[in-house]
Amino acid sequence: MAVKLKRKPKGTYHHPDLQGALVEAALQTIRKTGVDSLTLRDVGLRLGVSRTALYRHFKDKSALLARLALEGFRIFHQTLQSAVDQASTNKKDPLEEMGVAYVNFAMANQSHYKTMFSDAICTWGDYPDLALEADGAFAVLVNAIAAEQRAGRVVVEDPARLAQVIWASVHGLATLGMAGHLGTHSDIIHLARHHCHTLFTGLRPAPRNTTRRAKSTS
Amino acid sequence: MAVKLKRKPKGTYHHPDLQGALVEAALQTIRKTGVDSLTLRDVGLRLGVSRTALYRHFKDKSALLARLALEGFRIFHQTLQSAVDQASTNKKDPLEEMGVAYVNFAMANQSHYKTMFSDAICTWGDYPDLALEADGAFAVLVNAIAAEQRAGRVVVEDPARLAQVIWASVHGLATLGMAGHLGTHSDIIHLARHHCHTLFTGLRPAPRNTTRRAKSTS
DNA sequence: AAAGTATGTTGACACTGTCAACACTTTTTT
DNA sequence: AAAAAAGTGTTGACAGTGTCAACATACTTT
Repeated sequence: MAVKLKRKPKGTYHHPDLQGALVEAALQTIRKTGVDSLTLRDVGLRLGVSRTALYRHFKDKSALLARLALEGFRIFHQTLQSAVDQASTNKKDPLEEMGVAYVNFAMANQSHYKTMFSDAICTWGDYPDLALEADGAFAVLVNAIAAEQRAGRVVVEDPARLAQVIWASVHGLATLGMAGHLGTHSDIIHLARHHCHTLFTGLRPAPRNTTRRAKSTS
Repeated sequence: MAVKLKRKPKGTYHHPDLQGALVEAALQTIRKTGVDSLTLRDVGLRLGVSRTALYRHFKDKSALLARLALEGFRIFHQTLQSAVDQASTNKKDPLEEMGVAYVNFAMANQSHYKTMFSDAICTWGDYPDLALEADGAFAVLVNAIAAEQRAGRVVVEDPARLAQVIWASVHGLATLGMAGHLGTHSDIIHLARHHCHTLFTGLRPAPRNTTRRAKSTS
């Protein structure tokens, strides 16, 4: 309107919580249009703020993405934990329930999940708090495995190592599922359940007297 | 040198096989600097050709990436096939050998593998020949599973379905491995072997008389 | 009230993919 | 053989991106 309106409505120059608003706006954007089409200009202008205002709160775009990933891992952590908790109250296999919850989370929050494992921030060393939060989520899995081992339902091997392969399995299901290579969402969930079941069958401690000849070791 | 040298050395205006050279140059670039930092200008100038010459041979950047992915799946197909072949001559578990070969390929050709599963071309429907070649590689796995089923070493379920979960497992190992979350290359290879072994233990047909109570459905 | 710091804005830059218009070469048609 | 057409490579330009420096405004501390 005015040729040069320098003065804003007075009082709106500083945003009450721009940092949080940026995260929220960015999250909405990636949910709608995907991570790759997230632009700093867009997230700024969406908040009625300039395109570079972001740089007062984040070092660069990667830092923003890392922050989104951090939020993701927080929710993720909580999701996995509540899956094992519910499994214990419902007398279900906690590892299987967690595996299903894992894949379900990824499918329901595809952009967010992709951000969490994006190559742009994949060197978690650059973002220590991110690494910490990711480790926290991973620990849920490790602890659940250790508990199953104590209950005699899972073979006694290094729990971290077992956790890695289980993690890889569900991560693979999630990745291929998101890429559309495994059918519909519900197809993938069923696949995940089936797969976890198979895997944990393979992970059961060997019974004392089996028809299969035992290996030399043991 | 000359102020306006319009005429090139005469005869070098047309490249003998620019299409192939572009693919080769792009491949070298992503091998060295990663997929994300592949620029059309760079691949052109690397061949002493202009930045837009590429557009006479590929519709756009995605088409070039799709072509790289196609080449990748060709090599991949061959790698998997030779893994099962060698397993059969060496009396080893073909599925386990294939799984290890899978992860090994991904780790040894990280950028190429990432390109093959890049989001930019993930809608394989846009590139029918790419989808075909990917299906070819997948078929190696399906066929190997079917063979193991006939040999009575794998439970009789839909081979395509089993192939999906195995694929997801090794793909997950490859993805997390490339991201650096699973240790060194050799760590990951051992992990892959261990995992495949566990998985195929879980996939063995149930023996007739087992100590574990049978399920209701036979 | 003044100084200092935190926060937001504008202008600019290099870089990217992509297209239109042109130039050169080869092939096909007349 | 001449002309027309199609194929192939080049230049100039454009919009869009992340990022920085310089400036403007608001809040905080002295």
